[in-house]
Amino acid sequence: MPEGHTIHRLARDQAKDLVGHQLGASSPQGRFAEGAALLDRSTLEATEAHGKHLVHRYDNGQILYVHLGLIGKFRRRKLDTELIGAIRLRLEGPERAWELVGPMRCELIDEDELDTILSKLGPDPLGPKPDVDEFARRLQRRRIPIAAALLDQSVVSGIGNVYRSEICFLCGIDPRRPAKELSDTEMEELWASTVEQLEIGVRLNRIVTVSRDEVDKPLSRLNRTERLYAYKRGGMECRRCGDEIKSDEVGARKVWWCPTCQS
DNA sequence: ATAATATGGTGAT
DNA sequence: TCACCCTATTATC
Repeated sequence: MPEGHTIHRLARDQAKDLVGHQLGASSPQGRFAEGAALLDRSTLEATEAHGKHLVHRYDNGQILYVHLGLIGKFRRRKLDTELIGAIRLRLEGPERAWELVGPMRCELIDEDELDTILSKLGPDPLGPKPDVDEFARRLQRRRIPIAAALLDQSVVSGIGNVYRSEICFLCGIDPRRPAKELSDTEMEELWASTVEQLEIGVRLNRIVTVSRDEVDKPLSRLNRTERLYAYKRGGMECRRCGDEIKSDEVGARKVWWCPTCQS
């Protein structure tokens, strides 16, 4: 679930349900009991997404910081449904509740701590001012493989393991090529593709990189391998050229690519 | 019933 | 590079 598109979509959806309202906050599971008590009955003023980082600002000055990590989820529920699972934080608005489960981080922080976190992030393709030049500058400094650089949140924020394979495929770039050796044009194409794909991700609330004319079903009815070109398709045929999708470890995680379409 | 897996990240070795 | 954290779901015995 959680790459940058998920977090930006959450910020948007939670704003709609919760901003401007005095919330009920609790920690049914108990591990965030003190924090929840400090948020309870305060009014949410704004939500923000920065790459994979989610922020809530409350009218009592509290700043809630959430990072979902690999397995965290923020789920939208109707108000009087049964509580299921290890709910770290439950926020109740007038019509809906949001339940946070399994986050890597969920804490109240101050403005300085938030600045420290945000200062480590590269440009956000979904941010208010997407900065292709800054992206290119940061790529030029890295001799690591491009697929490793795309995962590095200080190079670009919001890309995860699915998007890095998909974006390299869409741009026809071998994920193992050193980042700094890409041409200006290739860097610009990577950025444009990243912005485009993450925006689609926000709109559909899921990662779908295949283009409409390459599938016969509505995008919403595709299963995971059908929605993607490369990620976890090792051994399968490339849907563009029929060659066999390969995979390898790059930057401590697996990446998939088509040896013919990407060079 | 137990293990493996997951779209992430950190801190120790 | 490895161990570890967080939880739910799926796979394997």
